[in-house]
Parts: sequence; C-alpha cells; structure tokens
Amino acid sequence: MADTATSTSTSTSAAAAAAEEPPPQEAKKATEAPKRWADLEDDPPEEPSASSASEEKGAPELDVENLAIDENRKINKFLDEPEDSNIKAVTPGDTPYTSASTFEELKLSPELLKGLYVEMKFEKPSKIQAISLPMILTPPYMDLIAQAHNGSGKTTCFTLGMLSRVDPNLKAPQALCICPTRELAIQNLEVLRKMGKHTGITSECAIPMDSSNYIPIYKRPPITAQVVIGTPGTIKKWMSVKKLGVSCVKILVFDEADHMLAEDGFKDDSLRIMRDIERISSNCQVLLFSATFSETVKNFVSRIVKRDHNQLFVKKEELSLESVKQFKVNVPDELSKVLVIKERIFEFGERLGQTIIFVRTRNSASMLHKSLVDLGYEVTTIQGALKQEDRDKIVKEFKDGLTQVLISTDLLARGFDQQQVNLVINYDLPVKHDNRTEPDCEVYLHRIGRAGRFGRKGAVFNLLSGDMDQMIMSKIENHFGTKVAEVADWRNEEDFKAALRSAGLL
DNA sequence: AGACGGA
Repeated sequence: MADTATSTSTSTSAAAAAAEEPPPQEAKKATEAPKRWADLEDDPPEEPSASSASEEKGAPELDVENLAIDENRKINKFLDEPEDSNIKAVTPGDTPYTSASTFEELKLSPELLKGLYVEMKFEKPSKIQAISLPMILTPPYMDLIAQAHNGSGKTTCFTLGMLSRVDPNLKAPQALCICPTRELAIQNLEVLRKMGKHTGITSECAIPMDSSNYIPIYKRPPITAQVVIGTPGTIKKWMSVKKLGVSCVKILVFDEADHMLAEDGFKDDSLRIMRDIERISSNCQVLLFSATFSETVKNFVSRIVKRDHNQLFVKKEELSLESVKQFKVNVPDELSKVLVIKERIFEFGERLGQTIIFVRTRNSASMLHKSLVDLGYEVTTIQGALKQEDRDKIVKEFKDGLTQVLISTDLLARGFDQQQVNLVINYDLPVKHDNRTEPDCEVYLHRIGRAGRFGRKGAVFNLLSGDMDQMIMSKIENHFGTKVAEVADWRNEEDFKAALRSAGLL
C-alpha cells in the first residue's frame, strides 16, 4: 500500500544533512539519521515575509491575530518531498521534534508494531506520519492542527496516536474521535481495530443504532470501551446521559476538523464536547486533522486549541494531487450530462475502475439514479435520508467491489477510502450553500480526493452546463492555482479517450 | 443543501 509512502531522504534533507557536516564515522548514514527540523533551516532561503505566519499573502487583515498566535513560534522549514511536498510545520518555542523515519523510533508497543506491519502491511511512516507522530506521541502531548493531502495517511496518524496513548489496563474511555458522517466513523473504527488487533484495546462506534435492534442508550450499560469513535450528536447524547464518562479521556480527535468546527450544526456540538471534556479532563490532548483549512477556519481553530500547539499546513496551491488529472466538459444542458456519463464514460466499462458521481442534492441523486437505471446501468446511490441499514449495505457492496458506480451527495465527499476509485464525476459542482454562485473549494478538493488514494492514478470530470458552471469552475481553478484541462467536444469519443489516457487510466 | 440528532 502506498500509505507506506517511502522516501525518508530527499534532495533537500540530504543536502541539509551534507551541509551540516556530520562526523566522519557517521557520514555514511547521514541521510538516514534522524534530523531535528532546526537542522534543516539552511534550506532554500525563505522570503523575509515567510518567517512569520503573516506570510499568508493577501490577508493583511488577519495579521494581528496571526502574530498574536505565532510570535513565539518557529517556522521550521518547508519540507520538500514528492508525495507530500511543502508541509509547513510551526511549533511553539524550541521543542525538538525529530521526524520519524521508522515506526520503531516512535517507541510503540510490540503489539502495535505488529499491527502496523502484519495487519496494515505498512513499512515506514508516510510524510505526514513521520512529522506528526512525534508531535502527537511526545510529552507534553501538545494539541495539533494538521493538514495533509488527501490519501496521505492522516487516519493512521490519529489512529496510531489514540492506540498508543491508551493504557490497556484502564478499562475506561481514554480516546475519543469525532467524525462528520457515520460512514467515516465506521471506516475509522475498522482501521483502528485492524491496526490495534494485537493490543487488546477495546473500541466502540458511537452512532445511532439501526432501527431493527434499537436499545435506548439509557437502558444500556455505561461505555467501557477504551476508544470511542462516532458522530457528534450521538457522542453528545451519550455524554449527557452519563453513559460515556470522559474523566479518563486524554486524547480527543476531530477528523475533518475544519468541517466539524466551522459548519453550522456541527460546530456547536463539537465545541460543547470539547469544552465538557476539557473541563473534566483538563490535560486532554486535542488533534485536528483535515485536508482543508480555509484561511478563516484556520484562524478560528487555532484559537480553539490550547495556546501552545503544533501546526502543520499545506499551501492550497500544493493541495491538488498530481496523480489525479482534472478535466472540464462543457455540455449544452443538464440532460446531456446523463448522455456524457452514458456514452463517453460508461462505454469504457470496468476498465476505469470504480466511479463516484457527486451530486448536490438528494433529489438530483434520485433523479440521476433513475435515469441511469432506466438506461440499463447498474448503479447504487447513497444519501443521508436512507435507513442506516441501507447505507451500510450500499457502502459494503461498493467496498467489496460488487458495484461499479456509486452516486452520492457530499455524504461521501470527505474521508471515504476506497482504493479502486479511479474516477470522480462532478455531476453538480460543489457550491456554497448560502450562495450558489460561489464554489465550495474545500468540498471540491475533498471530492476529487476520493480518486487517487495513496498516490494512485485518477481522473475527475467536471460536467459544466452554462455560463454559471464555467464561472464557478474558473474560480476553483484560480483558488488552487491550477489549470483544469478541457475536453474539447463532449460528443467526441476520442477526446475522452485522450483525457483518460493522459490520466493513465487507459 | 447536506451532514449531524432527536423531538
């Protein structure tokens, strides 16, 4: 699996190691030796303005806050690696974190190492893991805001963090992870159970029970699982009826944190949970993970966590995955979108791997579903109004490879990990809920990240009908500083072939 | 609008 993303020595770090002139007897291993980030500051000189957090260009109005937060921090370097380039690390003071080139360096338990190597088949930490895990696992266990590319292994970071900080002998909830969807909670729990298989650590999913075997929480015994992963409503509920005690919780994770802490409906519950836990368990470590943190959210969340915290950020221009080729397809009207899918994409059949088609509303999900089924295609559709049993079934069928094409609302836009997905189709572009003429660039990035997991090849087709779509698309391109190639003629099969070929899918 | 709950 490419999550074991290689490279511990890069051109920059090798150059830096050479520059520091290690003692002769160690020279041979110089590029492998653990390096303090501070050792790497002789990297390509940063612009003077980049030496403080105010380097965020075009945001002078944020400077005061940024400086207040960051003046005692140190920007260590712009890490430079192909698969996860330019992660900017900011740590308070001089905390000497060492990037971990192996899992052994992290002093994990033998049981956990076994899970990593045998169950997960990992070899060494990916970039984001190498940087974030020492921050997570080293006392004084500071809070962390971590941004990293889609499919780069964020889940492993916080899952490993939770598993290694739990005391196996203490039978009480010690780690909590909060996710925006039930599907993501389930998926994260599956990863944690697999990784922690040999540790004996217990875990439970905090999502609403399906109607069939429903037992109200107040009739159930208190939760004793050591790790609890779930959705905010249910976790809040369990806490409020005293079935989920948090006095022993020492690590609290927000997956898709920008969404959890900024979005109405999530924000209140998330903050409430965080405050309640911090009141009872004062030194609880908070980890915020996401592929996206818009400037405003970044600013907001850095004030939510403790003043002394670590940050890892990626420039938005560097966030689009190189391995996933994006295309735009101009079509005359909504109806021809179905034709494009039918005649220009489905014609390639299973050669493209699995496909997710994103739509804006539940309604258009149903409509598109019906259109494609009427044309004789086998597609499934998932959205939040379905019964949990049906949601589970559809996800399972897709993950088992039994279905090829899945229509989804933004329910699956974030975090959904299915490595066989090579193609993402934006049937509707992601737009802001309060202003549909503006793109939602964060959602766009998450959607396209469903393809090309762990560095695999992938393609995205954005179906555009009309001037509005084209304008929104160009705003997305401007935001990420990318040029999205155009499929010249939607009726021309060769144009699509060429696109898919250039994406490496044919 | 869609996700989160639970009335």
